[in-house]
Amino acid sequence: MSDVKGAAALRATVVFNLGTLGALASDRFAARVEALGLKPKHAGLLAALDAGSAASQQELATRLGVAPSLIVALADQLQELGAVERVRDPEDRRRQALTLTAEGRHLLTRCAEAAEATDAELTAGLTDAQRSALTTGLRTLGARHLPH
Amino acid sequence: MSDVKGAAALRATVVFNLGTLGALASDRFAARVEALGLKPKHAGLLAALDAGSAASQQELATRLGVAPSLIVALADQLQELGAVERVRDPEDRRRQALTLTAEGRHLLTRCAEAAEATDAELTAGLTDAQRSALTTGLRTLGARHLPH
DNA sequence: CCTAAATCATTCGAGCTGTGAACGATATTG
DNA sequence: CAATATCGTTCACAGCTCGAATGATTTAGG
Repeated sequence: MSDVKGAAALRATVVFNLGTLGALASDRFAARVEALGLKPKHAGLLAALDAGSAASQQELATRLGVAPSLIVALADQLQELGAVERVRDPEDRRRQALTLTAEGRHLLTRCAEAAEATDAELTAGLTDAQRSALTTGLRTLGARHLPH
Repeated sequence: MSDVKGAAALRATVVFNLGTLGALASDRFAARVEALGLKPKHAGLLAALDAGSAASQQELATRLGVAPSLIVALADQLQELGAVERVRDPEDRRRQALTLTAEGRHLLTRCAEAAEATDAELTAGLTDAQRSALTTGLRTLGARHLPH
């Protein structure tokens, strides 16, 4: 075997498949939630809001790993859709506490359904064993590298 | 168990982990190849060139799934680095045949090393069984959804 | 042949996404 | 009470990619 690593060596790596498939999966998910008037980041924000209760925009920015100014724009659009409410924290009036409305919870549910539909589409044709091996592998990786 | 699907349901999906981890992995790979003066797309182009021999830029555009105008920019920069050569196809002088130079093959090798290093970093702390389950899962998915 | 249509590479302008530097309002510290 | 820090917001800007227009070349049709 040659010591020259070429295209085959690159394509065989985890990072190559993970990156390519990740982009593909995100695109498919984006196509689905677009019908709800949302981008994937909106779904991420909704999920972050549902996970912990009412959070400041700063906290959300660090949780999602984006700039605070982006949270402003996302929250503006979600507010326009009636999915979130902004309430001044009476204990610290600089803070805007973001909370999910009933409509927001509904949208989050629809997002989860879209994600599951995308999952089904992606993993169609895999055996149950393959599918579960994949999900546990991804979850293990996520537990190790994603802020939980 | 409630019929309201919330944040937990979204975070548990394959598409969520695949998307998030894919972005993370791509960022880490990008950080490594940046030292070579390359972006991930450059590495992808080098790999595509190594896979099949001398290809027209149109073919490469469809192979990589990007606009032909992007290939122009990528090829310009790789040419500047001495990694590729543009040769007019004598059979059809509209076509520019892109070929890897020795320097290009060297760079591709370094890219593959960077990818393997990123792999090691990502999968550190996984058991061998977990790692192989993950790679086979990803490869199965890739074989089904990626242009091969 | 010779003209019309198609194809290739290239340039250029535009859209989208996200960031970072200001700024005003509020809170904290000494 | 003054100085400093923090929060949300606005705004200008950089990065990335695409699509339309262009010129050169090839192919198809009469």
